[in-house]
Amino acid sequence: MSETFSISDLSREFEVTTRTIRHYEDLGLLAPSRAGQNRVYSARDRVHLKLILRGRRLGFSLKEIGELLQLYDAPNGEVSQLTLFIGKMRERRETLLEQREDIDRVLEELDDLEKRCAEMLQARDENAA
Amino acid sequence: MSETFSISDLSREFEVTTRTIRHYEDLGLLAPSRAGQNRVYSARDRVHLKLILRGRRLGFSLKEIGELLQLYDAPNGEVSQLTLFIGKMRERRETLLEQREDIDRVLEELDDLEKRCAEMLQARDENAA
DNA sequence: TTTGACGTTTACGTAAACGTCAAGTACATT
DNA sequence: AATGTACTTGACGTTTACGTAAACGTCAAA
Repeated sequence: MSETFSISDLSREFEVTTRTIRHYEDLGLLAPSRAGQNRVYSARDRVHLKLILRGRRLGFSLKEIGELLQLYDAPNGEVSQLTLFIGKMRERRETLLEQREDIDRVLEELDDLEKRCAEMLQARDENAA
Repeated sequence: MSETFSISDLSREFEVTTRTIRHYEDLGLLAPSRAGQNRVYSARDRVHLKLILRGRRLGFSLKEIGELLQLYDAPNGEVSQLTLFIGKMRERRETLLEQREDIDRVLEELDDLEKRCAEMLQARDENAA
């Protein structure tokens, strides 16, 4: 019924090595089913990998990503678990918002620098004319 | 005239260890002057450290940060250098923009999750009433 | 049937980013 | 003179995130 993927399918699609994918499994971030001894990845597994790589791009450690995946997968526990979950999410949100501010700052600085460079180039051209 | 800082001043202000600061110097990311054998950091050095830590938060390697600092410090070279510099900045910008999209996506997902959690809590409360 | 492409496990290697002593210097205070 | 505080330079240790090589299984095409 639903689509499945081999390890090299995912390796190609996301441009990571198979070693990397297996490493994530070693750390408990992925749990594909098996056909014989071969790994078989479901669409859900694929989404997990996508989330892992996104987390990595955002600078989270694989351990932290593991915790996030747990939270993401199983907001089904008790009230205490849920409120704890919400708390953790709020923390993440703050971290991410700070990170976005960092990015905006850097982008502004890059703008400034680029303008200065353009000006320097122009000045040179005018002198050459 | 201008303010200076000891290594522990900066250590306290930015909440990093002195070891970390010395490590950055080992890698050529900082170059404080000396009073005898002791390091003396200028306001400029302090800004450098701030930039380093920001880069770190954004997931850049210290090596990459070093390149960025060089670019940041010395856009004074030839035309070829300047255009190369602008090119590198464009790349950085794209990376950062992608990263910001990642963050926005994650923030949306966190919103969804939080709403779902809130709904689950509400449903429970209504049953309890 | 052998070659090739794909997969597997096991295990040691490695680069990055520091942590953690150890041992010493310099200067002020008690 | 001794104690304390802040600084210094090694140098080895540690964690994270994989790389890489070895040795092997499986199946299909030539």
